[in-house]
Amino acid sequence: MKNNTVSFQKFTKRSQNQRIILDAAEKVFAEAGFAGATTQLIADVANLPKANVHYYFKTKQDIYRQVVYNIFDIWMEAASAFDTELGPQEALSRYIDKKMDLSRSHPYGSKVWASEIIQGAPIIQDYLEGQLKEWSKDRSKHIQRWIDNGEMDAIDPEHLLYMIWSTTQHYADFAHQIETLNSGAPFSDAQWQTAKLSVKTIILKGVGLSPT
Amino acid sequence: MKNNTVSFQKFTKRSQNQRIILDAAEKVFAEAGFAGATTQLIADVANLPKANVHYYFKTKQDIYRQVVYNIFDIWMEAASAFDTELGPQEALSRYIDKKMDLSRSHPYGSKVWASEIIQGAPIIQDYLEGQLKEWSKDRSKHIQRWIDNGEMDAIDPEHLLYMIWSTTQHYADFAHQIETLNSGAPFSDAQWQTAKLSVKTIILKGVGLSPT
DNA sequence: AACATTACTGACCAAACGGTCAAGTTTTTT
DNA sequence: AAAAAACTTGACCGTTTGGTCAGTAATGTT
Repeated sequence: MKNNTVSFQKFTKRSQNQRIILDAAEKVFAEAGFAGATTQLIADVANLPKANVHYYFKTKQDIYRQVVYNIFDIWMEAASAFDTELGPQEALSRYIDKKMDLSRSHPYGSKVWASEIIQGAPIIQDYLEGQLKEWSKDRSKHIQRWIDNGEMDAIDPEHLLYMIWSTTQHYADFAHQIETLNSGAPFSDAQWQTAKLSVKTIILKGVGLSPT
Repeated sequence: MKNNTVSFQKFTKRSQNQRIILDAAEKVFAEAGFAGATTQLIADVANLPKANVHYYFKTKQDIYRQVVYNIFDIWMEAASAFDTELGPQEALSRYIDKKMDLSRSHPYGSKVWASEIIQGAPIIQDYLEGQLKEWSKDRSKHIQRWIDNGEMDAIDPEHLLYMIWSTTQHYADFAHQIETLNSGAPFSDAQWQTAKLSVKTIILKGVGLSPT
């Protein structure tokens, strides 16, 4: 009931092991899907006996739920990069940058998210209808305001958002395909730079803004 | 060994039932993933006893393989809409149109394809390295030629292709999310029109072409 | 009418799965 | 140092799964 003498709260044995399990699970869910991910495999990747995994998480669904929630939180936090105080060019540019960075740093999370949506969002439907819907309606309105002010072209705001989401997440979700077409090698730093620049250039110019 | 007396070859009992099973399987694989799709469920959707499904296909993998191959063929056939004889504006415009149409007409196929790539393409890796690589290298060269001729902006051709793929396929793969943000309703004809137009407008303008 | 091929299916099975549990060990609290 | 709480794990279990098979029906061939 008391904390470790050295660590500053938070890093209890419990939370540490949960983190190890969730990281392992994220990878396994991404590579095998929910049904294909076995608790045994998650345990193996986490380097723990299976029964120990079940000591920290009652069911496989509980682990999965946590993994998806984690991703959604990261996703939503990045969404704040879309700061509507900035004006369209800076706001869109920063948002695309941030999303591209996330595709690179959290590819497994993006894949789990994609699979969840593809299969009809059985777990996170409430998040879609709540937070995501609210966020996107809000940003759509701001985009519409920019359009009404003549700051950018008259593009349906929702389709602009879809284009940003799909394009940026593609570099995580379809990384294997991209890698194959890249002679089997993952993107280098320079290639990621080119990717970010290409995406930003096309989208910004495409809606009547000048790229950064 | 002989054909049906009425039908004109091709439509044998065998090929008919295989088609029924493959259509059912495509839906089930899309909604549950490879591991989550049970042969029993495929049989139920196909309205056949499970043993009958196994009479036409030895293993679940065989069914899956067929489903993925079918999609790949449709994908590649649509790729011919990217006719490089046409010049960039017409070629890109038609290709985007075609891909958007496929996202609407074959959403399950697109989802199965996406899941397969997300999980590292264990089944169709050879297709990626063969046909897909060849096709995209070829088109990239043509795009580069257009750029060198000053017919469009200097954009890295591969990233332009990725943008077209991701954006168009997003309307199939993430249809559930889009539907949720659309008050739970699927796109109407008019909304599909708007989507196509928005995508084409941004991408074409984004690479320095005038939309159709 | 006899034969051969193809189509169909209920019953069955070994393997793998998610999850439990009792019996232990380690750590924390008193 | 004793008691309590938290952690660890091998062995186990009921259920579900992909796949088989023997027996039957239907269809086509001679």
